[in-house]
Amino acid sequence: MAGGSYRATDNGQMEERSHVNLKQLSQMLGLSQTTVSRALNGYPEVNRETRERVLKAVRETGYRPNKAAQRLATGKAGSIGLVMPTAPGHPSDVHFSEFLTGLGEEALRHDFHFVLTPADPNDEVGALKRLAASGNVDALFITYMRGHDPRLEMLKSLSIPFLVHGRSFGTEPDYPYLDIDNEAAFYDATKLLLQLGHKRFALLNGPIYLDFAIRRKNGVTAALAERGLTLNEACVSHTAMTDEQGLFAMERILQLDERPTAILCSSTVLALGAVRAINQAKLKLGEDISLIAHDDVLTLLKPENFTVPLTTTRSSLRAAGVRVAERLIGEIKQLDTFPEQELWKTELIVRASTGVAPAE
Amino acid sequence: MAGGSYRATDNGQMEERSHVNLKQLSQMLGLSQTTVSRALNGYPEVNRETRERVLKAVRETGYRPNKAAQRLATGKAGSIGLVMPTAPGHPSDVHFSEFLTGLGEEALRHDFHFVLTPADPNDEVGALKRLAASGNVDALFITYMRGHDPRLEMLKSLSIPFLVHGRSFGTEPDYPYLDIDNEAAFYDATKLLLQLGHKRFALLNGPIYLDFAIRRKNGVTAALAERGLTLNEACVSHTAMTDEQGLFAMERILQLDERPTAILCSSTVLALGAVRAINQAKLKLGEDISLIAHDDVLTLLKPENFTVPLTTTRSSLRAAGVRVAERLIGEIKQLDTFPEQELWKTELIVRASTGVAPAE
DNA sequence: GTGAGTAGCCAAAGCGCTTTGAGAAATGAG
DNA sequence: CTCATTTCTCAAAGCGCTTTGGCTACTCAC
Repeated sequence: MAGGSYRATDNGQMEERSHVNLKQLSQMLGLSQTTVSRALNGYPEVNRETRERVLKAVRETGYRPNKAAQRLATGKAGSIGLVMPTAPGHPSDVHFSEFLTGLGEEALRHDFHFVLTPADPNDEVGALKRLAASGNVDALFITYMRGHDPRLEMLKSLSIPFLVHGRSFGTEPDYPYLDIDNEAAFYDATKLLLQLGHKRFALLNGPIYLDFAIRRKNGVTAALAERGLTLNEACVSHTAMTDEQGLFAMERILQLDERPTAILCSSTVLALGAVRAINQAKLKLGEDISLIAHDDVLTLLKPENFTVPLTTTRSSLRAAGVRVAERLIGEIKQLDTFPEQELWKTELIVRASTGVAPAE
Repeated sequence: MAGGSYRATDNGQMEERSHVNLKQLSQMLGLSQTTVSRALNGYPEVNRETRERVLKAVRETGYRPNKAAQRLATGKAGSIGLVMPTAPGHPSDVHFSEFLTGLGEEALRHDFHFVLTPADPNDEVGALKRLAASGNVDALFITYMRGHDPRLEMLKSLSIPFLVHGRSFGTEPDYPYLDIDNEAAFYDATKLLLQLGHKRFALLNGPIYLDFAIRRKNGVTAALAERGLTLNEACVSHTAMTDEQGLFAMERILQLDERPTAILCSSTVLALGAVRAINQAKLKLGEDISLIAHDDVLTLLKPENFTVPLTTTRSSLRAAGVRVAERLIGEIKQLDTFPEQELWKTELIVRASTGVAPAE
C-alpha cells in the first residue's frame, strides 16, 4: 500500500491517475462490464442501488469512457465536423470565428465538441470526405457556399447528417440549410436609398462565386430595375471581405466620372475600408455619400461605433452558429425534427450614414 | 451483379460508396488484413509489388482507415485538442481566431485536425481533463495563461504531451512553452516614450489575472523606475480586450487632472477604442498624446491603417500558432526534439502615433 | 405446487484497426 | 541435398466500449 500514492488499492479505493477503464471499474465493483455500462447510460434494467454504487465509483475514480472506443462501438461520437478554410497566407476571417463562437456556445451545453479539419479552400470536397470517412464525426457542416456548390452532391451521397449554412445558387434546394434572406436584405437597403433620392449606386461585394454575393447583387439589381435603373458594372467590386480590399475598391470607385452617391457593402469589414477611402477623399458620409453595410454583428466591428454610425442590414452570425449547432446536435441525438430549411429575415437599421441624395 | 450500381463486384472492381473497411479491402485483394495494414503504414517487410497493388486498390476504392479504430488500436489519433473559451455572451475573440488560423495552417500540412472543446472560462481544468480522458487527442495545448495557473499542475499529471502558449507568472517555469517577451516589449516601448520626454503614462492592459498583462505592466514599471518615475494606478486599466473597453478606459483616463501624455495599449483592439476616445476629446495623436500598442498582427486591424498609423510592439499571433502546431505535431510524431521553452522577442516599430512630449 | 412473467445480471460478440508471434516459401552456404 | 537465413505473409489477440441474447432468481396467479 506504500509506494506510488494515488494508485488503486486492494480495498477498491479510488485512484487519482487518469485512465481507469470499464473493465477495471467493473472489477472493482464486482460487476460485469455490461451492467456498469448500462448503469451509466441510463438503461432501465439496472437496480437502483447498483446504479448508485456505480455512479459513486465513477465519481471517485474519475472514470471517463474512452470516446474512441465509444465511437467505434456505437457509431456516435458526440462531435460535429467542419472544415476550416485556410492556407498559408489565407487571412484569418472574423466572420468565420464569429460563427464558430456561436457553434461553441451551443455545443458547450450538450457536451459536444468539434473536429476542425483545416483545408485548402480548393480541396474542401476532399477534406470533407476524409472527415466523414474518418468516422470521427457524427455530422458535418459546411459554409461559404458557392453557386453550384460541388460539396452538396458529395454530402448527399454520404450517410451522415449535414447542415448547410447558406445556400447554393443554381442548385435545387433539396438539402437542409439555414440561411439569411440576402436578396431581400439588399433589396430593402437599395430601396431605402432610392427613396432618399439616390440614383447612382455602387456595390462592394464578396467574391462573386459565393452564394450570398450572388443573391445580394440580385437584390440590388431587382430594386433598381423597379425604378428603371441598372447597376453600373464599373461600380461593382467582388473581393475578399477585408478592410483593405474595401479601401482599394472604394478608392477606385470614387475616381469614376459619374461618382455613385450610394454605396452598399457586403460586410462592415469592407465598410471599414470604404469609409476610410471616403474620409480620405474628404467626402462627408451621410451627406455627400450614403452607405449601407451588412452587419454580421461582429464583436470587433460595431456599426454604431464608426465615427459616422452606419446604417446596416443586420443578422447575427453568432446566432446562426448557435442555431446550426442546435439543429445538428438535435438531429444526432434524434431529439426533434427541425424544419429542414430556414430563411432568416434581416433587420434594416437606419443610422447616420444614410441621407438624402446630394443635389446634382 | 445487377442492382445497386457502384458496389463492389466480384472482379474486385472499385466502389464509389464511402465505407470500405480493411477487411473488405483485404478480401478483395486476397491478402490478410495484416499485410494490407503494413503496406499502408510503410512497413518494410512488404513486397514492393504487393504494396503497389494495395495502394492501387486504395485509390480505386477510396478506402480511408477509420480514425476511431486507429485511435483505439494505436493510441494515436492525429489530432490535437484545445479548449475554446466561450460562454453565452462571451465575446468572440479575434486574438483567439488569429492564433487558430496559424494552428490550422500547420496542421493542414500534416493531415492533423483539432478537437475543439468549448468550455466556460471557469471550468477549463475540467474541460481539459475530459478532453484528455476521452482519448480523442494526442496532445493538448493551452493559452490565455494566468498567474499561478491551475491547469499546469493538471497537465503535468497527465501522460499526454502538452504545450503552453504564454507562461504562468509565479509558477516554476518547468513546462514547455512558447511565449513572447512581454516584459521586454513594454519595457522598450516605455523607454522610447521616456526618451521622447514623456513623464505621465497610462496603460490599457488586459485582465490582471492574465500572465501577459502582469508582465507587460512589470515592463512598464521597470522602465519608469529607472527614471525614478512610478505608474499612477489611476492611469492603469485592466479590462477585456475589446475596443469598447478601450474607449471607456481612455475616456476615463482623459478626464484625470494630470492627464497622461503617453499611452500603452496591450492590443490594437484596445487601441481602436482608445484612439476613438482621443479623437472625441479633440486631441491630436502623436502630438498632444502618444500611443504605443502591442500588435498581434491581426488581419483585421493593421496599425498602419489607423488614421494616424500606430507605433507598435509587434509579434505575429498567427506565426505563434504555426509554431505551436509544429512543435506539438513534431512531438507526437516523435520527429525532433524541440527546445522546451521559447521566448520570442518583439519588434518595436515606430510610426506616427508617437511624438515628442508636449510642453508642460 | 406449477408455470408464466419480470427484474437484475452476465458472457461473449463485435466495432475496424494495429501488432505480435509464427509459418511458408525462397534463397544461399556448405 | 541439407540446413540455416532471409523474405514475405498470415492468424489471432487486443484496444475499450456497447449490445445481443441468454440465464438465474424471484414474484405472482391459479
